[in-house]
Amino acid sequence: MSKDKKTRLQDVAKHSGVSMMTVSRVLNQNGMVSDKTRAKVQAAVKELSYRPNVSARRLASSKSFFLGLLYDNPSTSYVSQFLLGSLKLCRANGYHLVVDEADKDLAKTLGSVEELINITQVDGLILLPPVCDIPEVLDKLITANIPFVRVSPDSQLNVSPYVCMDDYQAAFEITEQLIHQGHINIAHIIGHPDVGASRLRYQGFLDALRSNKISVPPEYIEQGFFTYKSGLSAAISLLSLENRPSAIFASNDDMAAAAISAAHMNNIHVPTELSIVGFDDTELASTVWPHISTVRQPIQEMAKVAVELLVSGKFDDPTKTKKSDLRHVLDFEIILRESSAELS
Amino acid sequence: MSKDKKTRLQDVAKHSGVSMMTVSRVLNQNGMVSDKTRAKVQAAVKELSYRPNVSARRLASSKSFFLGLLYDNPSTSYVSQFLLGSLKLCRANGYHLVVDEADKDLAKTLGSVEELINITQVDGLILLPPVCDIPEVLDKLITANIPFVRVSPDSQLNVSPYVCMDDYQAAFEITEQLIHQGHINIAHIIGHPDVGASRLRYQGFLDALRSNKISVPPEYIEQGFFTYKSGLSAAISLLSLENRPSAIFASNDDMAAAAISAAHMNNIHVPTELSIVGFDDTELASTVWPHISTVRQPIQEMAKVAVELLVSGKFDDPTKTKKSDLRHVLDFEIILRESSAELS
DNA sequence: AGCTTTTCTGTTAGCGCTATCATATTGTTC
DNA sequence: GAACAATATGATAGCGCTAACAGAAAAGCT
Repeated sequence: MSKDKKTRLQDVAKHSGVSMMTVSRVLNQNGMVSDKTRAKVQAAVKELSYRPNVSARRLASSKSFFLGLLYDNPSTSYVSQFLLGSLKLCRANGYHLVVDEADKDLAKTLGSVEELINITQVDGLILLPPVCDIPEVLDKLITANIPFVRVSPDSQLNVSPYVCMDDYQAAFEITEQLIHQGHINIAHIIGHPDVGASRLRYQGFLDALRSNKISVPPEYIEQGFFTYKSGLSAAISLLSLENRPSAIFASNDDMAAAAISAAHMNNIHVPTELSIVGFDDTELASTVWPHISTVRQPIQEMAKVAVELLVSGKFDDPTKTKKSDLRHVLDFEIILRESSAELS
Repeated sequence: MSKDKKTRLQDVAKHSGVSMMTVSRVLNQNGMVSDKTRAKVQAAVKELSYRPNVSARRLASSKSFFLGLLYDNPSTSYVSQFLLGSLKLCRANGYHLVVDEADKDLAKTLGSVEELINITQVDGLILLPPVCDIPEVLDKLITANIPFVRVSPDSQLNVSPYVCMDDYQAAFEITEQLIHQGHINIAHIIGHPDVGASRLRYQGFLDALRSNKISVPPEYIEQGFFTYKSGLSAAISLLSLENRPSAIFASNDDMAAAAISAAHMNNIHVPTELSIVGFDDTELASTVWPHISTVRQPIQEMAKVAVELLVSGKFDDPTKTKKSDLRHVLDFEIILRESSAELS
């Protein structure tokens, strides 16, 4: 019922014998405070286990301490992984995360963005692919002067900081992996056409084949949409081909899982008769049988970096931003599991 | 850059010719305001498209407009479904959701709860199973007088409102479904022992068999933990039995998916040689092949109800709560897909 | 009509913090 | 060591809203 009253800024100030303002400056680590007082204040903060009142802060500054996460991604596991990663870091920095889903309808999506800006008054926004490549959305954010970070964007790479991994290289390497296992008839299920990474992965795939002097017939290339369903119909087509491929590289795990299902349906044994590799290393990859060989994309890590970039305030003033600081590339890892094997 | 200044309460007051306080009362729909002024104010609110500043509100009242969601659930898909459902409704009501994961370590979990209460100052808490049945957590919330809603709780059903479905009945029905398909040798993988629903489902299973005069050998009952992994080893045991079951009822979809994998590994065809049914109807159920026959649990719906209960404020004063209002049961649905079939 | 009771509306004083500017302290230069 | 700049700290005034009370209007009663 009745709680200990929360310790306030004032209490800390009194306790450390300085003014409230000085304490405030220490907490916001911006102003100029001598090392001695800083130490004193920090000790008091710790001792009283003081935590600033977010609402008061929000009200007094015009910051909201809210970050927005806008997604429109067919792969639930990708989104929820990202969500978890960013939630953690937001909490740690006293921020809260407001999640919104973009609509197929551009006008509605722009409406969501507007709402995030004007009503929730987010301090920054994270855009997941493919929303991160909609020019109108970017324009709106730039006009409104809202800092934003994009994840694996495809275009306009100099308008905002972004986090990504080397999709091209990863695709290249996992394809070479299949080639080293003796596969020559390798098919590919392309990812969602609006997502830039799809193209990069496709290109990596093609170049790996080319540099190994392997040609790929056009019927080995199927367009998917990153969903299980789209992967299923793509895989069914591939498996009904006269010259059936001995390996399939799907542009994400959901579609790789679908390819496995398609193989089961056709009584094709994975991996002895058909190798399948995916991309992302979402939970799904180790939930279906056989477990999917895939590229581990550091989703949670990317989420962390994205939040950090926004929280740091480094990019709040777009005129002061060095172009070279925009790019943040994280490492991937090739993970071999039971869905791919040496060609027998 | 420069935005229209946000309209404030004052603007609405001026516009409608009343005091700020009256506007405030209209907005919070508590105080006594004459119908005429209420209408006038509401018109002004609409015309100016006024939205209250959440932070100011939080600061002035002692409400935080935050709800907490505490989970500790092995099934990611369950949690993320629930998360999505509650996020939507929170947004619609001007609330924000703070998500936290309970730890295996009770002390840490209690710490999280304390943090949610004291620092984030949540107005209410949603507890997912199995956290919703930890007496210490409940005690803490009751002592702190924080309203909370539990999802599918197992014990102390009179201390808080809760949302659930009839796990017993659903398990009974899906088991009968198997029986009607001619199965007699039916095995069960029990869910996480800390989750009450596991027991109810197990009981429903047993009673369905009993009422059909079918006996179940003890080796047909395996303990799982709602994870894919636990389901896998359970299924492997079941499938290596001398008198192999012809059907398996797993207490959730993750474990059912694992059972399918185990069958694949043993070259047992699903569903002709082995029927498998799950529980929950998470995304996974229609992502593995064959698609899993399961019980659709209305997870998002449950999330909605939970948020509604907290937002409504109905249960803010525990002394005024009628015991009969606590229980909220939602409907389930049996979904038959390709993982189960008539015994041949 | 005069009185009380009830319903409605306004006034005042913060909630806990930060922006802004003023002031104090220190360091630097010749 | 006076004159100035640079750095560090403090006082004050809100941010936009609501709680708590005071005051006005309406309704009910004799």
